[in-house]
Amino acid sequence: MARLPEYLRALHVLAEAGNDTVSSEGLAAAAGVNSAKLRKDLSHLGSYGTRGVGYDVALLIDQIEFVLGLTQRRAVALVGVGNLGHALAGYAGFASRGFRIAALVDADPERVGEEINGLVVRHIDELTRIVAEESIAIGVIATPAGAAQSVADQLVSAGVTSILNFAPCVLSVPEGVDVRKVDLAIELQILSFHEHRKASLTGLPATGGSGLTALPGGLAGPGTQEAVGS
Amino acid sequence: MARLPEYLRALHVLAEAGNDTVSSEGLAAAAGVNSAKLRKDLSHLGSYGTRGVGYDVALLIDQIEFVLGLTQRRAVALVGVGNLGHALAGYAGFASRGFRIAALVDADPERVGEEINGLVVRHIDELTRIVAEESIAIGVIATPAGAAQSVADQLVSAGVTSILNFAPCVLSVPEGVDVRKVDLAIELQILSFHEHRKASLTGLPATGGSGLTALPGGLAGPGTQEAVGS
DNA sequence: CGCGATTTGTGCACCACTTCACAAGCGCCT
DNA sequence: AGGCGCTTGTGAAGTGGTGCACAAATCGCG
Repeated sequence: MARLPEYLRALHVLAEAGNDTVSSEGLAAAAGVNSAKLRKDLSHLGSYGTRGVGYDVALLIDQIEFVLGLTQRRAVALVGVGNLGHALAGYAGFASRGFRIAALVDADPERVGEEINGLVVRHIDELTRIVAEESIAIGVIATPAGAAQSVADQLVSAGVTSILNFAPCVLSVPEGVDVRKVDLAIELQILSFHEHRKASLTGLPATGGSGLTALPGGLAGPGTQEAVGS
Repeated sequence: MARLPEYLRALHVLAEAGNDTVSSEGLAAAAGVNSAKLRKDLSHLGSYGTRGVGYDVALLIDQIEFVLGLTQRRAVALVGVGNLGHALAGYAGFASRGFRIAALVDADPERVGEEINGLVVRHIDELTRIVAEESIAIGVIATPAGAAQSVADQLVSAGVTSILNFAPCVLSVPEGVDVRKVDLAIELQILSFHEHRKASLTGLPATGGSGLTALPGGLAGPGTQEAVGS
């Protein structure tokens, strides 16, 4: 499940706060989910909770880290050390949550040789050797959209089987390779949509929650808005 | 729907490629979704497609931008100009997709006054005034987890009603305020999970796809793994 | 003017996920 | 030792999203 990492983070917070055990209710609150959902998720791990008491925090952390494959630190390759790549290379959250950025790679010869956070940027032509040397299974793409597909192809042919893509484009990869996409602008656009919806609702009569916005007549669109209220 | 921004991006790509119309099949491929799903999504906008032809690209872009509330450029405030905040402040993808970073804010007096990408960092105590002056409705939190809740409270009290949170923690906000969370480490952990699953499957007998991993006996856990195969 | 090719819009069945509610189990207190 | 309160684990109902398959509609061509 995609929620396990969130539980894991919440558990670490609780552990550092000195809690030995935690109830499903408490952990659910810390992770921001429903307690029944959390119990069902954990039960899929064949989990160890004690009725009347709760879950052993340390044990549960071990269980989840095992399921997530975080028992040993995973090496990742970061391709593209532009604006975003720089930040990702220096992001402490990766190191503290089970990952090690093992290689920085870029196609621009100007950038090759630069040292970021104790790691030297290498050229993307070396990718296959780097991936093999460092046993890298996960690649992160932080390039412009135009280069992303080519980079993905090179990552896959170098042996990477999971890709985290920050470029705003869809990647096509062979079966067996997992891709997750993070598009920062899309997140903002979704918020913008909610803003627009809220603004449309303000002071308008209820439309029965029929759809996406509060516009009468089913979303007429720009330029076709009519007077409201009668 | 949360997929509209993805459609919008694909449409812009198609428009720049010179396409005037596009079929649901073609747009679905460009956006990486099922064509039936796309048609259903667009039909919820009361949409304008012509049977036998497809969708008018320019018209559809206008429609979606309207629904997303992107007809005018939205101002956002970015709180926290550390590693990640710097990158976000310089990220060109925001400007090109309908957003304007109208303010950079930080709590650290050392950082106040610094100029990033033509914008001067201001102190968080000025937040209320800044939000009002710039008509900001969306805030982005790029601070450490420890400061995030406090920042969120200040954003809300300053009048912000949508928050994009990059800090690894859950925020509690009053009703009516929307929060989206992006946790970079969690994305990697999900990929790690898939890696672990793939590794467990390799060369093992099929377990019927019963659950999360290929371990027999229902995910025994670390230290309790048994011999496999008989 | 009519026909066929093509594509949208949508009814319907299906599936996965969520949530409620409760029985089973555990520890503590008397 | 027994009962009581608390918490997990799970059956079952409710919900929403997904995808198929097809009718309706439009265009181009003869």
